[in-house]
Order: sequence, then C-alpha cells, then structure tokens
Amino acid sequence: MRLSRYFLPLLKETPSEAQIVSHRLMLRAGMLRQEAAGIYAWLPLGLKVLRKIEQIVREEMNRAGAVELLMPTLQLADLWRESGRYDDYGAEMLRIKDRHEREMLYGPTNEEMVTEIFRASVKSYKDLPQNLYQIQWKFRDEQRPRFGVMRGREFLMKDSYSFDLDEAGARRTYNQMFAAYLRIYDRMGLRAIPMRAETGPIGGDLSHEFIILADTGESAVYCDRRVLDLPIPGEDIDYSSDLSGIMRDWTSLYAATEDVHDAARYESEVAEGDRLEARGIEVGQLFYFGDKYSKPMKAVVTGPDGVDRPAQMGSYGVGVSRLLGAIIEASHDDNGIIWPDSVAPFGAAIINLRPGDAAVDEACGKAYAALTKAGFDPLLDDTDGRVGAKFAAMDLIGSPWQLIVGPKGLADGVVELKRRATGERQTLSLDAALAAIGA
RNA sequence: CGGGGCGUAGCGCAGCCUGGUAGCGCAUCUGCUUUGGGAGCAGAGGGUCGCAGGUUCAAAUCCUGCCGCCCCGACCA
Repeated sequence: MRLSRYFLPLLKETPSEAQIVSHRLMLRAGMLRQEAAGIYAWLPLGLKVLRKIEQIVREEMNRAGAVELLMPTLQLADLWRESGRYDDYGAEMLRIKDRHEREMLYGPTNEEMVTEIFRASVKSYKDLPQNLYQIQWKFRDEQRPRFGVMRGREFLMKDSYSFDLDEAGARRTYNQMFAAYLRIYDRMGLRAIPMRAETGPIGGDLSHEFIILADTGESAVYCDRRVLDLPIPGEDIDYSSDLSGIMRDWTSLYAATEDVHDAARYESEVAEGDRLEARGIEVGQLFYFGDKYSKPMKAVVTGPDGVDRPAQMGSYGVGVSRLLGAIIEASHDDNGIIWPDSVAPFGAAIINLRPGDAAVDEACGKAYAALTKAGFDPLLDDTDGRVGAKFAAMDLIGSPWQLIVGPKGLADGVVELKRRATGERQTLSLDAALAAIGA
C-alpha cells in the first residue's frame, strides 16, 4: 500500500475522551472512530489488525477441531424465552421490534441459537462431539461503556459452543479449548493467565478467565507468579490426545480473579515471594455448563444405550476486538504502538525520504516488490512530508520493520533498517536489509 | 443506575461568572524558503457556539426542558 493513497487519519493531539493508552493510541493512529458511546467505526488500519487477530483465532480453533459457522446478529425473542433468559438478561440486552411488532434482540451471545441449530439436526451420539464457533459482532448495552474497544457495547467476539454426550467428553473438549486459548494469546505476543472465575449469567460449574496483566485492567487478580513461566503448547499439539496434563499444570498454581479469590487459600498455597497481585484484562473465558440450555431447549441425543439425554455443553469466548486494546496496553512506548509481527497491520514500512528522487524511488520500488513477494504487505510512505513527521508516524502506527531510504545513504549504497520493538538501527545495503527482514 | 463534569472550526482549548460584531494553537489550502527526527515566513478558507423553548432592544453567555459524551462507583466478554 502506498501511504499517499491510503486512508490514515493520524491525530497529533489526543482526543480528550480517551483515558487509557490503548484507546489514545488507537485514535491517534487512525484505527478507530467513535460513532456513539461504546460503538466504533473501524478505520482501515484498525480493521487490518482486527482481521489478523481474527485469523489467528480462526486458525487455532480449526487446529483444535472446531468448525466455523456464522449466525445472525438479530435473534427472535421467542428463542430466548425457551431458555428463560429473555426475562433474566435485563437491560444489557438490546431489544428491537420489527415492522410486524415481533420482538427481537441483537445477540449478546448465542447459546440459544446454536442449541436450536444443533437440536434441529443432531440426534445420535455418533455425531458427537461437535464444537461450533463463529466470529461475529455482539451487542451488550453496557451501563457504562469505556476505555475504547476494551468495553464497547458493540464488539467482535469469537464464540464457540461444544456438544458432548457426557461430562467426561465435555471436559475433554474443555481441555482442548484451554490449550487452544493458550496458543491463541501466545501467537499475539501476549501472556494470558487462565484463572478460576465465576460463571456469571451463562451458568455452569467450571470456568476459567484468560487474563492479561495490565495496570489498566478492570479486575484485580491474584496468582502465583510461576504461572508466567509455564510452557505454551506447540503447533504440533495433538488435540486427540489426553490434554488433562496441560490443564493440570496450568491450574495447579493459584490464579484467581477477585470475584472468586480466596485469601486464606492464596496465602497458604503461594509462597510470599511468588505472590502476584495485579490488575488484569479479561480476553477470554471458558465455561462448562452441562445441560443448562440443552435440557430446557430439548437438545437431546440418543446414547449407545438407546436412551435420550441432553447434550453436555460448554461455551468459549475470545474478545477479538478487545484484544486490540489488550495488545496495545501490553506493547507500546511513548512514541506509539509496538505491534508484534503476527498482528501488525503492515509487516514492514518503507520510508521514502525524498519522493521524486529517481534513485530513491527506484530503491523503494525494489524493496516494495521484494517485501510484497515475501508476504509482508508493506506500507510505502511516498508522501512529501518532513522526515521527522514520517518517522513519528511509522512509530505511532507501530510498523515492526522500518526501512528508511534516502538520497544521502543511497549515495553510499546503504539504507537504514529500524526494528520498532527494540529501536535498534542498522545501516546496510538494501539487499542486506531485505535479507535481515526475511524478504 | 447513583454521584460529578463537559458539549464553541477536523483536533485541543479560551470566551460564559459580569449579555453587546466568535477567538487562540494545531490541522487544512495558496505562495516562497527549507528538507536525515513532528520546519519558517506571508496570506486564505472553515463555526446556525449540541437541540428546542423562554427572558431581553440584544443570548455562546441568563433560565427551563431535552439530547449527546466523558469521569468515579456499582455492574459487565
């Protein structure tokens, strides 16, 4: 992409409404525009990151054996009456009437609908287990939206729903999701800690929240700091194998959100030097809730014994849009965002210090072609700006690699290569620079 | 939902108390100079002052109502 043709409305000054750093940086970097409280337009740069995060989630869900589908954002109220949640959910649910005065709602979550889909076609234990997921917009009419995408009313969420014949099967699925979640956050450069959590309105008796430690987190968390050093399952993980060991390793060390924190247990189980009390951002949650929905909604399967029983269900959410905020909270400096390579909107930036200079233009063109071919999706700054402003802009939007091409260096046969994360700069030939990036 | 605050140009703000031709910085546009870390000079454009009523000769300013947004708390992926 050529910057001169792109839509990147950078802000020099911070909009007054933004209180936390991720919100400020997303606005300044031209990723986001607020349209109403907790409702945002995703500008091109923000959308690119959103799509990359989405894709990582998708790849890891697929790897874990889940199957993607897409359900509508609008749902019929009658469906929610089957589970009893239409009346229970309260003002957080956005309720809508269509032209026929039919009561509808903008889905805050999809347990009812997926259960309806499941029960319509699955009748036998032979078709189990199933784990269906979608990446779809949700709406929860928060009393107090805040912190940009961290607590929006409209947000993008990966939600999956599993169906098993019995509790043992459901726990196997739960463990698969547990391992997949460890991988998802790790691939985004985040250290997410699974913590025992309350089940909330979704219900059930087994639940973990995945928490990113950050000062701006909304909840207080308590854990054994040794969880920070536990190994993440590799790409070669076999999801058909017994994963209870991973689950055991990660859950044997104390880690709990304030809602379920047990101070006495914490103090007895965690050595004083290992105690970590911090703030955390919740970026995902796992629930096992058995037949909470399948029973009232009659999602039953026939077992090998010929007896019908409600499917054992779980649901698993990842806050996709929230993750942008979480990643920025975890990775930024005074100059702007520091994107991990895996989610960077552009894998590399080429800064043309003198557009119009034939030699500089040619070198930039060569770098652009090589980086494009190597899959970096580069951003070429071909604008006529001040050098300082150009550097500041690329730092602000967090380009992981910055290839700086100017007439002075080129006269000596060199360019400058800067790594955003470390600030490290090297002066080297264009070919060597491209090789260093990996193109 | 309780408490507090704010709506004036794209962004950040002053003006309001004490009513009298709507300002500043940044950004934008034009010209000249400048060009390896957010340039300088000169000029220009852009605002029914959130909306609706009211008071007044006169309202950004005072009064009433409404809408929107932000912050603290309670609540929540």
